[in-house]
Amino acid sequence: MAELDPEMFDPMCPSGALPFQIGDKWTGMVVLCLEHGRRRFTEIRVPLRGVTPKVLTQTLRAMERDGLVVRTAYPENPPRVEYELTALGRSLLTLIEAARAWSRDHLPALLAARQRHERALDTVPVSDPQASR
Amino acid sequence: MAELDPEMFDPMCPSGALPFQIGDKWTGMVVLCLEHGRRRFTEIRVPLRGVTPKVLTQTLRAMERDGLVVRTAYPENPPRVEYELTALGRSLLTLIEAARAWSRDHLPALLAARQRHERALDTVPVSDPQASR
DNA sequence: CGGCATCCTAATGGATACTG
DNA sequence: CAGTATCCATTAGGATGCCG
Repeated sequence: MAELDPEMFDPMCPSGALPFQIGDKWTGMVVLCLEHGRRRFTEIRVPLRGVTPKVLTQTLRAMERDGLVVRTAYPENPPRVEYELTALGRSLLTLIEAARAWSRDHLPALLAARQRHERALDTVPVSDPQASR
Repeated sequence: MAELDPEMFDPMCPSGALPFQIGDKWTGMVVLCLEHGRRRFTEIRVPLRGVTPKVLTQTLRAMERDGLVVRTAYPENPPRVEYELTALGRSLLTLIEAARAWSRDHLPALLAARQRHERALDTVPVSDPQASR
């Protein structure tokens, strides 16, 4: 199984503009990280640049509680923990694919609408003295 | 066009447990409210029991900005405003349908996993002196 | 390595009251 | 009717530091 690509999730990708979300902020990305097999805690952290261990732990614990992943801790030193998608967790992949399909087809239109809206505001700056804030 | 059913969104429905969300808390419900035609502000408020005008306005403004709805204000007194889905907004319906299909097929398993987890915690109360907090 | 404890900030959402 | 204005509670998420 290949290593996870650190560039797997482009921070410049306007996914923050998506009008939908899988679980909390990181759940969808975790599912994709585990798509091709079990991964260690630190391994998952790589593509999720900047996520703190606390937040990743929260995410994984919630996913474990909901039966989306299974957590396996090996009694070694240093410790080793692996996470793996359950069948239920894998079922989210179809939903993620649906979201990706929507994005391919419609996200450009949404972003264009948003820009039109911003430009419309710029054309009446005199009405809003705080516009340059 | 029939009136919106005030019971359209059952508050007892465990949709809060869904591992995905359309837009912010209310966006998905607004889309469904507008599915069969244009609606007035107050009309939309009915099935969204408890939503304050401020929050609904925020939601609708964001949807308008993203090109999901169009807002039409009639210069009457008392004022009348109608909201209608755009083609882009209607495209979200397919996504909502995908989410519903997932829920039908997998949400019971998620809820069961969650309950198992809670019961597992109850079986080791002695290990947590704060358990009854 | 894989966490947990503590503290902190920003943003979301809500309550209430008022207005053109 | 369809909002706006103000204030407030909650929460998600993050920064930092320590530990087995």
